[in-house]
Amino acid sequence: MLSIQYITQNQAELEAACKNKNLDPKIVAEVLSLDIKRRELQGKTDELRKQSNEIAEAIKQAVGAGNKPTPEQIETGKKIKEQLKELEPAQKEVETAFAQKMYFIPNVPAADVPIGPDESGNRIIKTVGTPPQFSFTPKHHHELMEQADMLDTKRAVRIGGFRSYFLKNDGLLLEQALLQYALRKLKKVGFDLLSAPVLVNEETMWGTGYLPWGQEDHYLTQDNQFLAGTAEVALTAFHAGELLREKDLPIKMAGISPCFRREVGAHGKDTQGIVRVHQFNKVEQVVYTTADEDETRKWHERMVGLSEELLTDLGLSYQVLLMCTGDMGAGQRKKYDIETWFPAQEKYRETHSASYFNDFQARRLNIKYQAGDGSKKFVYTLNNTMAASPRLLAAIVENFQQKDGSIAIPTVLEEFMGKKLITP
RNA sequence: GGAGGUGUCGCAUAGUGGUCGAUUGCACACGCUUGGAAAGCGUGAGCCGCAAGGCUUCGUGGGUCCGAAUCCCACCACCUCCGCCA
Repeated sequence: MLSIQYITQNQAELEAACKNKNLDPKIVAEVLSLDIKRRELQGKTDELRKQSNEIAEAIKQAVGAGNKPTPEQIETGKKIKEQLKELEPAQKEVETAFAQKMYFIPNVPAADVPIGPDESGNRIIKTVGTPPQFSFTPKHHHELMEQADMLDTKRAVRIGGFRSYFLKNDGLLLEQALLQYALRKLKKVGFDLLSAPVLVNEETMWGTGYLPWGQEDHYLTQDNQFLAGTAEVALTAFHAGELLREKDLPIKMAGISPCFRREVGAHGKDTQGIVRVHQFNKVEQVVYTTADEDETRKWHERMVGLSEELLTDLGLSYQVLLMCTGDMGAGQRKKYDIETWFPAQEKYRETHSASYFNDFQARRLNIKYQAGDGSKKFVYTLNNTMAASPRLLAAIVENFQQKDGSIAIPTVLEEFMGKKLITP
């Protein structure tokens, strides 16, 4: 959410932002016209309430002096009340419509974000590491994992449907090792560790900006709770409605949780393997900074850096992409994706995503802090993937496969596995 | 699931229909004071407005009333006890 003042003063910029994010710019004019109506009606009801308050005040004085209210006063008060009753429903309606539409206004992309229609407009910022060379044709991760008794999808699909999977034995242990390593790494640099609730209410989904835009990407329970697609939702909302202290910032949270995604728009994509599934486990970074874009951008780089470090620790090759306007979320100011090398597919695939929002989420969630000058400001929020389980696990398996189908364990994970090699 | 209780402007508290639309303490910020501090004093909820000023705000939403933090109804959250499950 943006402030109405900002929207009023930057209509053209916002309409351009809508177009560039492939959203309908009409919403901006709708909000502005509702705002005008809202002020007009509020002026009228304010005036009536003023009169009503004056009468009540006069009666209060009379009662205080030991007198009684006159019948005229009571009568006038009643009349004002009737007028208010006529006016209030319309005012409330406009107010509600306005408040609702405000949630549909996207954020403006940062100045250095390239304008583009879709993923074709994304820019590769850098490529790190060298993809491994094989003297044989590398196999797909699912084939390797099934051979090594690390994965069972056939039975899983019978039980849970398309895109279900069991991780087995070393598959499960390697996943846990990866997640554990990711958590430890974040703990070392001062993040608080949290296991995050996955069932979240509708308010929280609006608050983080997954509603209205991501409605159909999520599962909804019969109790109107959503299954969150990421721990970002619960972590970002952690301090919703609170007033924090500037000295508490930045707040750094690392959350682990199962993640649920309907993948409705991905029919026919990635039908093999476990790079695209409905349920997975992820370690996520969420940071609140002061209301300063330079500060938040520093953290953005730092958070991506942590994920890069993790990939380097693991010995994986990756590239960092600066996402264009058409391929970023409505609430985001700027987004990087990291893509990790998958040898069998012979390409880099998305494994991480890092975004910053300024106060877009904090306004929706009402997270403020008392700044040094005594004023109250909204915090700026950011989030980034640290390690998302089956996808990154698949990358590890593919990159470290040997000719005989065995899989070398990345050095940093050896201590968790108690061995160096997984053999079929 | 049953019974009872609680929900006040960062924290803690006062306030049961009008004589302050919100008390007091603490914390924090800014200003005054000071050689510099401390102490002391003052200021600090949101919205509209250039301003004067106005409106709103006591978990949320309705209602009663000329007037509600205060009464009524519904909902939400938390606490205690009982039951149930682990």
